[in-house]
Amino acid sequence: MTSQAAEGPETVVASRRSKITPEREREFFDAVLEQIRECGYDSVTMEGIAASTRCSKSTLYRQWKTKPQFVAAALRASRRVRFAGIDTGSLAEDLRQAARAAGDWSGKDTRLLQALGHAVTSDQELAQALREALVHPEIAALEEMLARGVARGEVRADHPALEYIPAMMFGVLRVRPVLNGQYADADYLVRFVEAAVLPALGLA
Amino acid sequence: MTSQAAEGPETVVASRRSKITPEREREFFDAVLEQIRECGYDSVTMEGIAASTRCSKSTLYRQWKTKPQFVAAALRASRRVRFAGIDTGSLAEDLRQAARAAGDWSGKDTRLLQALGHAVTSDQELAQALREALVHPEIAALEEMLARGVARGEVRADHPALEYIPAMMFGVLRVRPVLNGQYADADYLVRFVEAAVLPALGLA
DNA sequence: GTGTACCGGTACTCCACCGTATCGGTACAC
DNA sequence: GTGTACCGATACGGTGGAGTACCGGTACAC
Repeated sequence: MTSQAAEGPETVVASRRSKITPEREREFFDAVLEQIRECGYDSVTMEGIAASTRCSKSTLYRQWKTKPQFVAAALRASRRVRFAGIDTGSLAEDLRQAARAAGDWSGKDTRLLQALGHAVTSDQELAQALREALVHPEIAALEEMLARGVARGEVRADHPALEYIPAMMFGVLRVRPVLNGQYADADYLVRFVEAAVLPALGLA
Repeated sequence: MTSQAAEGPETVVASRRSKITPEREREFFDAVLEQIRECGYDSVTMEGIAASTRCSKSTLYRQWKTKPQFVAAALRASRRVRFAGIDTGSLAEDLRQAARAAGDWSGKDTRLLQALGHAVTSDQELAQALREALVHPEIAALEEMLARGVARGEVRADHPALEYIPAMMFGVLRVRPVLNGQYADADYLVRFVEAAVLPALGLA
């Protein structure tokens, strides 16, 4: 990301400055995110990352100036939309599928969000990266679903529950570990949609 | 708590081992919880607590063996039920008042929960203390409200949304900062109850 | 008044991490 | 082939917190 200049259509090698391949970079990023999930943001050390990826601290510091910048880069690289492509033609079914999808990555992302939750309060770039990687894509996808439902006339555009649906989904996802001691799995979330989200929208 | 043996009905002094008064102890506890909210659990140091309360590290280590034990004691001492006494005779109104009450301590407790969220995964005693201090009392109070509503016949006992209400309330409370960048205030929560919680229960 | 034991202060050891510097090996450019 | 510059390894100084040890002062018990 910071180090590649893809010139040729095929060869990745094009007078680049860094010899770190994208695959290698992904190893670093995977390692740091995993260690954050395991030990928390503060406990993650550049030394630890270097050791677990068998690279040297120098290499990391050459590419990224500081730990927050490194983590932010890792987050940006891990960005992907998990609700992508859900469009069944029915809002209720869209939400059920989103719940199912959310349940599948629930553990990993919930841990990451929890572990970074406090670190972001003191680093703007990190906060931005976290939102872009884990929060905003999913929220946007949810809001698109809702917009399509409104467009189809399933829900009125001024329905008061609309603005709370993303918070409900995300919220239940995040607090389940605290309340019940286990991550929200797909089944739990689908039942939640059925029992609370759809009724709130007047769809059940 | 660890150090007092209240024998006389009035005099606190009764052949106690520690000279630390309950007021002094509360200073320590307030300081550590506040610093946790500000800087996160890992960044809080016994040295910092000692400095900010003008006591010595020795004093702290004399009373509590380790940092997690100290923090756990602080949590246990801060335990109080915030929804206590809410009983309006109507479930809808109970929930509205709970939302209002929650909004008032939202910032402080949300920050504390967030800051400790990861630390508790590696310390059982801390986890237990956190649940007893911040989570369980509120959940229990909510469940009592719901039970009363069921007893009054406002909601059927097998209503599927019932089990999700605490998670919804807590969840929205906690994720609002992530989604909107601000803590959930009383107004936001009351509107949430109105727009989503009551409809989910078939009460609006 | 005397003794005890706790308090606050400080100095200390130990340890882990940060960030930098140095160095040999080597892959790639030309 | 030769040069360049990046990689991985290691070592280094500096910092800061965890706990411990010691010490003078003092409040309370009796």
